[in-house]
Amino acid sequence: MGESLKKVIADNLKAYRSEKGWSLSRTAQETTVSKAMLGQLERQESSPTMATMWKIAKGFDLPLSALIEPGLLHSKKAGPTPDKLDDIFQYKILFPFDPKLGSEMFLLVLPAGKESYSNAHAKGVVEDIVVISGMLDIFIEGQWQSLKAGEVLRFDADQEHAYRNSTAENAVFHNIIHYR
Amino acid sequence: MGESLKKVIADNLKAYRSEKGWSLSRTAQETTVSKAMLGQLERQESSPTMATMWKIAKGFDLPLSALIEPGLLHSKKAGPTPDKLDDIFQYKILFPFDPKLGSEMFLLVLPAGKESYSNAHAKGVVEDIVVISGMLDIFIEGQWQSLKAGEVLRFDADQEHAYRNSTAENAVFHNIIHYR
DNA sequence: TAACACTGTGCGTTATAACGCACAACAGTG
DNA sequence: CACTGTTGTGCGTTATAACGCACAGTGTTA
Repeated sequence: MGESLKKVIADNLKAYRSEKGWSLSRTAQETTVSKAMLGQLERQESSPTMATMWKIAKGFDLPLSALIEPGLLHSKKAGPTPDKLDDIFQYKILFPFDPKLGSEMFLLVLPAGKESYSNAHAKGVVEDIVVISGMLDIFIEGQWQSLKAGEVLRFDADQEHAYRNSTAENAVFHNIIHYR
Repeated sequence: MGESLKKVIADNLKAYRSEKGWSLSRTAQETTVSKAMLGQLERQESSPTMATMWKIAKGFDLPLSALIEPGLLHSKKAGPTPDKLDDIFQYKILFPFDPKLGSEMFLLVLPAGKESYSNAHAKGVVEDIVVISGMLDIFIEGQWQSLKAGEVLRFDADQEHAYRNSTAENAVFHNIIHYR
């Protein structure tokens, strides 16, 4: 098996455990998997069965995929990413984050003449932009590109990126963030 | 472990194997997992390790999640669902189906006075509607509901549903289909 | 200071995953 | 018909997952 999968599982287990502030003993209680086994997994010393994986996921109240895919699943994400919606954007949450679908969707309005910078998201996050009206500039991978109404862009959001509206009217667009 | 997970794995394994027309022997070669073990899995007689799961997924050229989540992963889906885009709708593909994200997105226009019926999708398919302009009626779970510009609806698309435009102008909306 | 509780690791034992092999059943060919 | 090849299943053996327990180390309290 790809040693990287063992590592992904180990990293995820350590991260979720840390996020909850659980010791191995507490985690063993919550998941009904032995403390010794959990330690083995975190040290990448064993390949767990699906039964064990299911117990762990259930104990953490997570979908199985959260344990096998790189990066943390942002749970209970009720609002937009803080680094995106400063006091520049106006926004509306169209569909809040749903762990089953792994995505969320916003309607965003970038007023005339404004721009906004965004830090890199977690690894693997993908962003969709669908311009509804106006003109929107996106800075990605070292260059600006312009999208007019009806145009779309999909890009890896695990890098710095920016939005700019150089025109005299609002830019309205949909922003879909996929966490996979 | 939830016996249902054993069943999901068994059903998926059988289905992907059947889709490729592989025998257990051929699958054993492609995945480097023994024929006897594959048979055990299909008969739900064992809980595989993650190492084994990884080998199977790799042999089938699938992501791991395809083996653990109910329903087949629709691969190479380059166009919209045939039962949706008859000669009533005008459409534009915004983002074609991407197996990694598990979704696709369309811009749809339902002309004034038209309606269109859709069969149930595969189990687990979820649909999002975001009305951009005009007024759109959606028939779901036995009743019609109206959405105006800016309004959204998310529903389980594994049931019959319909779209209707009772107004005198086009209804323009985004339609996102999540296959998970 | 000693006692106690908690933490994560290591070890030997038990349970079971994963295997190779044999076999019965079936299909196709000469 | 006999022979060959393919299919999936069952069985015993091997490898390893998963466990309970002991222990060293750490921190807290009386």
